[in-house]
Amino acid sequence: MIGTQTDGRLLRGEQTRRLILQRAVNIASVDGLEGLSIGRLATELKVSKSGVFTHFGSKEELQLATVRAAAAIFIAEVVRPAEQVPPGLRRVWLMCERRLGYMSRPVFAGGCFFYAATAEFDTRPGRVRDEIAAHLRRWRKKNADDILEAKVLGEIAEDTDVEGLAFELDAYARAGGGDALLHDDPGAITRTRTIMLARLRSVATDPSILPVPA
Amino acid sequence: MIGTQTDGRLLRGEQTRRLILQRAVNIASVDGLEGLSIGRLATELKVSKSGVFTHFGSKEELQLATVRAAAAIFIAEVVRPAEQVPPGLRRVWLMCERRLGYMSRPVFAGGCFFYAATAEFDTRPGRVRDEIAAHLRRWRKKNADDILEAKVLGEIAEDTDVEGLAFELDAYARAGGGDALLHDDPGAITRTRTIMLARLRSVATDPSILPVPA
DNA sequence: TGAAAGAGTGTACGACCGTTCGTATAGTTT
DNA sequence: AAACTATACGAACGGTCGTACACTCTTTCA
Repeated sequence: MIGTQTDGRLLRGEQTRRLILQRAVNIASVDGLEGLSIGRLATELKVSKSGVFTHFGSKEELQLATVRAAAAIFIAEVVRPAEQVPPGLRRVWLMCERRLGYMSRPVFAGGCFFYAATAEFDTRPGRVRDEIAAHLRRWRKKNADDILEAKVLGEIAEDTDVEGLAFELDAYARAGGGDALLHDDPGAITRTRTIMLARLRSVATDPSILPVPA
Repeated sequence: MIGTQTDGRLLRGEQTRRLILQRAVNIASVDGLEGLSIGRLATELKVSKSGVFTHFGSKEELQLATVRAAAAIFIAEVVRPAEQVPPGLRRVWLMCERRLGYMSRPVFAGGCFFYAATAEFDTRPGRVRDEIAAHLRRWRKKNADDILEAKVLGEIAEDTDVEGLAFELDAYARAGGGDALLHDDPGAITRTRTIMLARLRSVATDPSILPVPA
């Protein structure tokens, strides 16, 4: 971290940087990381273009910082709350619900940041793509770990494919969130919730742990 | 259609238009429909910018034409071949396989065109978004219809949620294709195939209709 | 008190964007 | 042969992009 000392200059810089990134994440969730421009940030935040620029030094660094900021928000909104609950099937389900909530609530202006960023950069090699891919791998790994714990606790069937189930749940959430946005249909989130719940019930040794389907 | 008469002028125009759109679809599958620029098309095809422009009249019309061209390719690559087979579970499965093949084979330079276009335009109202959404709705409907036919034929379980299953299979394909691109991992396609097959076997009244899992 | 450092400004640059215009060419119709 | 039409061209428009550099202001620290 920068200066534990309260240097008024660094403090102010850190503050504007945060302000810029907050706006950047929202712009990028709507118009993508390429649609995110330094000039637009400057205009909207009523600061100079160079003021924005000097904080990052290049467009690529701005994009990287934006990806990291979005990852931090995702973790705070989805992962942390789910970890408040003890390991096992309940936590796996809570993670699913938080994920769906995060996709429907206006956390970002334009739906899930990573849904947009992934499609935009998946064929564009570079540090930005690597950063996005790394975040998604960590997220998938985290899910698989949670599912594995539930399996060890005997809360899901012995023969469950852990990585496979993590993939399936992730796929449902991505597709459901995407459909909701593209077709302006919040009902897509509800239906996705039902499908995720059904999938989890099908592997649960004691389905009464999970909520009853709507 | 334009002139059934063989007007040499219209013929030539139609030909260049096709050439432009073919390139446009490939560019857009990599860099998105916004990354697709008239100047770039002109340079790569060694024609003048205005030559490209007059074919469409505006950037939005170019994007619309590109979406329609991509839809035609998708249908030719996935839907048509699957319809060679009689209705029922076999056709449902063939559709899945064609879909996965289309996502891994270099049909487009940058993976599935619609995977990229959907994420790019899902929060950008306008005719382009409407065109993309309409294509995806038709595709989903087509899948649901095929699944329903299999159900009527008694090849899948009576209590199967038809729309739900169509959503699930679509979600697997989208996520699998995306993962394969983002992580440079062709194995993701294979694993997705396994998962789709398992899902279909779980609802099949006679699983021997389907291939054995790898 | 004065040098050093960081934040933020203003101006300018070259490149590319979508779009418009006037013009040349080739093919069709009369 | 004349009138018309569609394709294609080259040059230019205003605007935005990322980036560079010299500058001022404010805070810190010797």
